[in-house]
Amino acid sequence: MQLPKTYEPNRYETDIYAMWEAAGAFKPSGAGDPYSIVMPPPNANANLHVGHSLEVIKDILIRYYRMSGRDAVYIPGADHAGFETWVVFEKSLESEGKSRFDFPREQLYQMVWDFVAKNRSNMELQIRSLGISCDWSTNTFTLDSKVVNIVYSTFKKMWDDGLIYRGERLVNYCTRHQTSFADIEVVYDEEETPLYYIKYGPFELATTRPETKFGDTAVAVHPDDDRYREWVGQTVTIHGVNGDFNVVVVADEMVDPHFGTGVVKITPAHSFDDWEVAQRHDLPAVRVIDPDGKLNDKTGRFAGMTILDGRKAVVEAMQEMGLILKIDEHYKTRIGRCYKCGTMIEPMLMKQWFINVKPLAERAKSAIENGDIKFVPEQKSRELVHYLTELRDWNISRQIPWGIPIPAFQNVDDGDDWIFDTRVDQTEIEVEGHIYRRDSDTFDTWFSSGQWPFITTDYLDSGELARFYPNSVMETGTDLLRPWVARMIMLGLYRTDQMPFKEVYLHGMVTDEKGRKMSKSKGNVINPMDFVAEFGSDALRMGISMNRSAGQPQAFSHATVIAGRNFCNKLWNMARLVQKIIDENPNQAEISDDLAAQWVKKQLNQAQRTIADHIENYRFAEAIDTVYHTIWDDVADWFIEAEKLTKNVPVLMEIMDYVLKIAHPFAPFVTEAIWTTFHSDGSLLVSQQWVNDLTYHDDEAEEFESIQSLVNEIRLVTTQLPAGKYDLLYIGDEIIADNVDLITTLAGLKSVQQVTAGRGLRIASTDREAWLDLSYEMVYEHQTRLEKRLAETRADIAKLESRLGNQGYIDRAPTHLVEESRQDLTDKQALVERLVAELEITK
RNA sequence: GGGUUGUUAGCUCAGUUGGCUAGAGCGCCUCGUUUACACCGAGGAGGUCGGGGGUCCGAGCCCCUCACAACCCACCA
Repeated sequence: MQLPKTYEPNRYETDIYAMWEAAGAFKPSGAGDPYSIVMPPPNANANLHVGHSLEVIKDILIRYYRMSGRDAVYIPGADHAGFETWVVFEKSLESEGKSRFDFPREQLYQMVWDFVAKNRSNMELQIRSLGISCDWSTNTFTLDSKVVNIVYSTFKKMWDDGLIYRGERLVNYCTRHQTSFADIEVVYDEEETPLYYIKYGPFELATTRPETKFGDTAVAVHPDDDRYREWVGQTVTIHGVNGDFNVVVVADEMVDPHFGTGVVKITPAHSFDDWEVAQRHDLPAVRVIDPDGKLNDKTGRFAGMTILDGRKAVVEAMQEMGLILKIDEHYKTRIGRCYKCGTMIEPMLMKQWFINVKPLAERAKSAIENGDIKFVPEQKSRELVHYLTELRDWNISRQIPWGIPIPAFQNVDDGDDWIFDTRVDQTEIEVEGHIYRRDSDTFDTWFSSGQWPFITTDYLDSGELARFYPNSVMETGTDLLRPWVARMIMLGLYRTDQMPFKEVYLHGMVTDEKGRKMSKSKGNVINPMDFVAEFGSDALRMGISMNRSAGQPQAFSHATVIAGRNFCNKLWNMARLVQKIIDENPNQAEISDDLAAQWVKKQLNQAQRTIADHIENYRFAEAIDTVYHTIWDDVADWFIEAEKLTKNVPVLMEIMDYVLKIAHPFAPFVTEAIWTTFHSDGSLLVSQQWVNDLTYHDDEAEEFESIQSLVNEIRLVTTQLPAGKYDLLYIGDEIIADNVDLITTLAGLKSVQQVTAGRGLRIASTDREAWLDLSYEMVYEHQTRLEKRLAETRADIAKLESRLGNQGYIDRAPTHLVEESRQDLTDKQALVERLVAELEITK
């Protein structure tokens, strides 16, 4: 069989993935301890971004545990991503000159559905191209009926338990998207905005939002502020642009007496702080801005203006009346904006569905504090506890058509009469003679995805996958700790009385090569598929997981992808050589006295244990490092090189299989490509068992190690010499005598000869009687190098002597360390003697 | 204002409970046409582990302090 000189991933990857799928290789075996991972469902509205390539972390785990004999499943999914998808969809409508208001709701829903179906299949192909070994037969879409049914049953249970309430509250509202948001979807930034100092009845005060003045229902001062004590409780008349109005003066701790004049106007309907003051003092709330972002009729002649235009107009009117005292144009404050379009978030008074999170959060908190879940990195659990402590009630209503409709209907004759009903395909239903109208809102996406682990495993219905709940590990990005992980824990405990997963591993964000956040507007977005196309899937997999540690953001590194590509090529060429040796020596029986084979088995045993330990403890970068260097440095550079001579075919095959297995979780495609060329029996590497320890003879392994140190020493010397090949002379050394060819090849010598008297340069650092046959002039030239080495060794000795001269060290350091130091000192002293003797000759 | 994390080679980053000579990849330098691989082989340069102090026989790692960076949270009109 002819294999090309370099590995060409694109020739194999698609076929290999198809082969795995056809063989059902990703299905759980049904035998062994269950091991499960659920994929954070990628948004079905777009292509994968580079962060998604960290799915390989989960794939490394699942492939390893699958090979280790666990009953392993990796459940994939896709998220309808309510608001996210809606934004993308609306943009595409806009580009066609259309608007959501041009279509009836049902038609819109169908249009989004088609839009998503198209993008979703793309996204799923991309997951395949990353080699993710998930069981596609368990694929779940967040709008599947089984998801909707469980989401409804959770909503019903909460309703019955009194955890759901409909409340008129201030919500974060984007006037452009015309929907409300959870707290977590609002981004805050420090910005400059004018601060207006105004005359306000008998007071002076500062405000950034004069246009909300029409909604003022109070003025607040600090209870301990003597300046205003007499006013508290009184009603004062304010001279305003639309005439006079009255407000009450309240005392509240919220006021900072040292800020401005120590007086704050209270606009409950348009400020979160003011809303809370209003709650405490039972103040009315007047909404002056409508959901379309325009001032309403409460503002009189300003009605119909946008917020910013209204502000300008109100300020002008106030200036004419002499109500503006001064304007600080460079005042800096924190402004909340829509995380999608950047529109200023308007606190909006609306009736919405809320979850009373306190009982859920308390339960989650104590479970986490109890250590029921292991976090990697650990400090994230403290962060989460902190978040759960401060969590406010959760607004689950969204005013967008795309999503799971809220199964609640309102009596058309009695606005306070709401009933739960799942007939959401109808806009109106009749119950006991009353007509009820469906709430037009949909659920916040996190309400459904927060139930993901027990939904996807059919746990509540005791389905076939129920044994996979709780999941073994939840692996996702640090950015999802609050919005998703926290909710899964709360809802998981609520519905199943169990933690939804036993461990949480959080990866840091992938930033661009300069460490900046990626964003479309910065134009620094990296498309993982470009890298798959150019370097291969395995190269990207290895590159993205190299040098990465839990929870830390890390710049995407082109260089590590290249390292991954190089490694795959190395594997490929090892296979080519092994194949060639097999082809040329088809009937070669095992050779028993193969030192290199004994040694490499010893190395591999150790590496295997290290790799397993690293994976099991989520140290992926270290695992890859071990795989990379064991295979490249030990197997390729020593063992395979030695086998060019020995041609120990059965062992070569054994080692090759071993190498493919330990590399497979990291580089599944190239290892499978090689495996299938070596194994014509139709077996697949993906389904093989993880490696066991190999038996080897320690004496022979050690013998090989002493040959290595001799070879290393010779290389060290010859690399300093003029190019060419040199002869090695030795006196009666059995190991050298038995391995003449091996040493000649590995050290790149012309010959190795037995002599009765040495000449040339003694290979000083080993205690062997071996010389490089060099002329006197060459040895002389080498003198400075010997002197340098001698000086270094003497410095080492001085260090060791001072350490051993320290009584504290002798008394308190572990004995084995002291012993090692002593041994080291003895060895170094012997080396010095040999180097000195060597230098004598050159004089 | 509070919190978390980080600052290690030219670049991107590892470094598991303090243990003796701090590692990797990429880049750089020297040499190499050994028919697996130049996406290669052999060798090498490059670090006072952000600054200062402390604990300890021993500190990249623990403690204190300062500086800088990133992220998150927060009710300052």
